[in-house]
This record gives sequence, C-alpha cells and structure tokens, in this order.
Amino acid sequence: MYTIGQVAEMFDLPVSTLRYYDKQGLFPELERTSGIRRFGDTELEALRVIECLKKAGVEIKDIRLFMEWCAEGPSTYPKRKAMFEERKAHMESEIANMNRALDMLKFKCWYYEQAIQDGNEDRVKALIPDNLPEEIKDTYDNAHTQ
Amino acid sequence: MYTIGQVAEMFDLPVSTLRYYDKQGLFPELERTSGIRRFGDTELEALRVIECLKKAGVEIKDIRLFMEWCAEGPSTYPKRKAMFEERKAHMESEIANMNRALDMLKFKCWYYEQAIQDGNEDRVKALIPDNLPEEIKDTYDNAHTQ
DNA sequence: GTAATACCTAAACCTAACTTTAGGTCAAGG
DNA sequence: CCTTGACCTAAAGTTAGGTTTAGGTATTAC
Repeated sequence: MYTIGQVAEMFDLPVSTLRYYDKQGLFPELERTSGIRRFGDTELEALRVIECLKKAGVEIKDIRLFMEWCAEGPSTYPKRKAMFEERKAHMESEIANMNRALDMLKFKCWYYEQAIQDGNEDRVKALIPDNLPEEIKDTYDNAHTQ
Repeated sequence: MYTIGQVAEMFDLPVSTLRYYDKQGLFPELERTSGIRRFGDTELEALRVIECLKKAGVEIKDIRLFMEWCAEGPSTYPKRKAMFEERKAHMESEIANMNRALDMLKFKCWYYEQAIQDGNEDRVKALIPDNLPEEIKDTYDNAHTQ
C-alpha cells in the first residue's frame, strides 16, 4: 500500500493529478484509512491502463466507464474488449493521418531547401505538381491525396 | 477573390473559425473592401498550410509566426525550413509513441479475447510477461519498453 | 417597404484536463 | 510549543481553440 505522494513519485505525476483522477472516479476501489488515500495494486494497474488509454486519446469519462466495468467483474469482458477494439481502429486511422501530415512536412522541408538554394520559390513552384523529381514525388502524392 | 462564406464552404470550415484565424493574425496580407474580407490565392494557400501545421500539432501562435515569415520574403526561408524540420522530428517521435500505444491496445484486445474464452483472467494473467505465445509476444514487448 | 441574407465587431461562453488557492487536520522534530 | 511537511477538501483559475451571442450595416428578393 502506498500514499498519494509515493504514487506521484512512482508515476512522475503531480499529486493534484492523482486527486483529480480519483475525483473523476478513476479509482472506484480506492481505500482510505482515516481520510488518507491508500493506493494498492489495483490502483497501480489502473494507472498503467490510464496512461495507455490517455495515449490512445480516450477521454476521462470513458476511462471511468472502463474502470467501473473492471470493478463489475467478468461479465463486462466483452464491453472492455469492444472499447479497446474501437480505440485500436481509431488509433490506426489517426496514425495514417499523421503519416500523411508527416509527408507534407517532408515535402515542405524539401521545398524550402530548394528555395534556399535558388534564392526564390519560382523554380520549385513551377515543378508542382507534375514535374517533381522522383526523390520527392511519392511523398508529395501521398501528402496530397484525399 | 472570395468572400468569407465561399472560403468557408471550400474548406468545410465554419465562418467563425475563419474570422478567428484572421483575428489571430493568420492572414497578414488579407485585404478588405469597405470592411469586407477578400480572400485571395495567398489566403487559400495559407489555409492549406494551416491544415497541414494543425495536423502536425503546431499552435496557432506559431502558425502566425510562420505566416509573418512568409510575408517577410525570401530572407526567412531558413527559419521556415527550420520550423518544418523541427515539426518533422516531433511528428516522427509522436508517431513512434502512437505505435507503442497501438501495440498496447492490440495486446489488450488479445488479453480480453482470452479472458472471454476462459471466463476469467487467471490463465492469461499467468502468461504475462514471460510465457506469452509467439503471436503476441513482440506486440507486448514493444508496448512495454521504455 | 420590409424581410431575409451575408457580412461585420466585441465580448461572453464553452470544454477538457488539469492546477492553484485558501483553509484545515495531524504527526514528527528541535 | 511551534513549525515543518504530508495529507485533506472545495472552489476558483488556466489554457487552447474555438463558438455563440448581441447588436449593427448593406444588399438583394418579393
């Protein structure tokens, strides 16, 4: 069993954030002794899941839902799995989006490299979109589809 | 030249967002005729860049900076390129992070699939972290490094 | 002539996820 | 004793990126 301060240090989070998570219902099984929060294995595992779900872009209220399902027992396995499946699909499309944005950035880097060499944008502008060199053509195409 | 309403339709953005962008200084060259905004090629190109930079996680105030550099001319090419380079690096690490989060999600999907089949988490919990089947081991390892 | 539109501004409001503040309890150290 | 530090609460404040509201102008449609 750990105090809020110890957990804050372990997870490198401010104490205020842990209190906030608690208030949002993210630790439904959290115990207290004379008012003081006592974090156990359940809460540490919850925090690991919270880190994962936050990275996956899940809102606090949906994380709370998940934690409530965990407290409810095996009958909620399908719901929990469905939540992860939905997030997985969402994340995959996010990553695809970001890869397109990344290609735009790569193209812009290349573009300004040319502009710096030429001292102006005239030549490089004239290359777009049909006379780009092979080295950058795919990147451009990928960045500008959809 | 286009009105704000036409541009809103072209980019599928609310008119209020365009006014907000203007107020934030994202169109430093925007002209007006008797108070009415007139969007030209410069502004349409700016909007394309804004979409790109927003996807890349750039804040409005940094986008403004970029637009000001564009208005300043060729002397700012190196600054502009540096901004894209910095964003590119940032984005690459973001994508790497997201791929790790994705692996966590994949693992959780697999985990709950097992739990559903077994009716409890006992067997699957006992497999972690050293007795995982080949099919999921790499995913688990990738998700739990760092 | 009047009503619906499209434009304008300034300022208030909104949401998420925290953080900060103000005020209070309790135990240990000097 | 009294001060320092770790804990507590409720409530107000913060930030980003908009959105909504209230009030006004100008043009077009009937």
